[in-house]
Amino acid sequence: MNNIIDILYERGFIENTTHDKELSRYLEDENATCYIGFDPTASSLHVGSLVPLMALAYMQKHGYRPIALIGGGTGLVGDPSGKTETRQLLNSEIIEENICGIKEQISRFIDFSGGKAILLNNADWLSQLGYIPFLRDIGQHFSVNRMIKAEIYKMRLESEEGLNFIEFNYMLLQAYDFLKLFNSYGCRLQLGGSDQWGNIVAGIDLIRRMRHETAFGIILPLITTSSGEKMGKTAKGAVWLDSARTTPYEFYQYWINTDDQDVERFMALYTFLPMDEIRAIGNFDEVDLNCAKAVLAFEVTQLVHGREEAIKAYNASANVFGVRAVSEKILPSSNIPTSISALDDASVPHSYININQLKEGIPAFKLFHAVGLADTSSSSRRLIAQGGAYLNSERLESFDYLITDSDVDNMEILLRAGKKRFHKLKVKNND
RNA sequence: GGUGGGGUUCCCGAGUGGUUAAAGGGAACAGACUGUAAAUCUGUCGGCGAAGCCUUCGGAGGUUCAAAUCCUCCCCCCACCA
Repeated sequence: MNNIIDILYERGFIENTTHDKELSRYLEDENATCYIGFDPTASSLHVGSLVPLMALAYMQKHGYRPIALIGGGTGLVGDPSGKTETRQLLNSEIIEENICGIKEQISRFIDFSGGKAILLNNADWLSQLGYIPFLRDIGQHFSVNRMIKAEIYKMRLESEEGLNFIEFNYMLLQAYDFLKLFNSYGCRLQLGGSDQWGNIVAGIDLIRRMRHETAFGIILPLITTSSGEKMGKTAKGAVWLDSARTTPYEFYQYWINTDDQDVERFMALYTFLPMDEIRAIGNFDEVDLNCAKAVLAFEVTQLVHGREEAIKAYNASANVFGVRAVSEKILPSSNIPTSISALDDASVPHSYININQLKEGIPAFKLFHAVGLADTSSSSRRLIAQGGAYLNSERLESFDYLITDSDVDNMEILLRAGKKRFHKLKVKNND
């Protein structure tokens, strides 16, 4: 199976495509070009962008030339697709900053060296558009009657929120992008999330009307967890690819907590491991399944943060949760280390404390709050009162228990909130 | 521009003078059960060294012993009409 479409289907990347037959023919040409747009709404991408990134990476692996298009221009407008409310408009300085961060993240998935891929910013052409020429040349090809029937607009038109004019224009701009990439790079294929369906089709139509040529679209699925949550959303917000926003340890933990039912599916989408190995997951018992989760977490962390950080997170996880050795027969193509150093706790959340501070003693609820295991001292009290706080693996009985130097074990104090949130206090001697 | 309807604690959404830190649901957090899974049950769910006090119902003023609730002005959103 080396047809890219089949591979993408097999791994779960395709929800829908336009005119399959012609698309397959187009992709028989190894020099074919495809593109995906990324919104510079933040200085980092998050887990939700992983599917497009992986799809693009697979395209490149199979020899096609991918274009990563950063929406520096469209970002100034704000895509209403899939949004129930108006997105806040960003100013150009912020967008510039965001673009820098995003570029770097994309280049961990896509190799831009030697013209093997192209990175573009649509601000380069959109910001210079003249309104009247644009209306005449592009606007004339769009029927408002048709546009308002598009699901993305219909939803907003029927909602309380409404839709403003700038958002209504978004479709034309994205269609124009596609036309532009067709003209300049011969790009005939756009991939995008299901919320992009209308925008992609608009681009295809525009290319047909203006150039009398065929272009294609592949719709990527919106990945949800088996409990129906949008991928990458946690109570604390998005799971980011930027280590300053989501540490590699937290990132690793996010993946290791994957629901049983999602492991196989996610492995196919978010790793490059071969499918025959991934299919075996379906027959795993609970122990092996948990190992598979470790492999998933390791592989994705490695992709996003590099091997070194992935190993650190893996070891840190073993350090606080206990060693979970992955046998070689599980996902053998993974380069997850077979030996675990539980001594390596570098990535476990930690902070330092001076021994003198401990001599005076610190009430437990204050310490849990200070260390970030509780948001407020009230919630810290609550946590302890409910029996959810642990000091060196012993449950704390009272919220004002005085933590002192006598609680130091091997130059550190291990604090735990609930079952999964750890913090190590490392004791310093000197003052 | 006109008319009508709205803005409540993380979200949805009750509440129309005191008994209201504000029903109910969701999310979240903790406990039990477990496999760092899911499901289920129970508890918690504004802040404060916890006594009591302080802050919250779009914003600013006002009436009142007492205001999310009444009055005035302002801001924002929605629908219909133009």
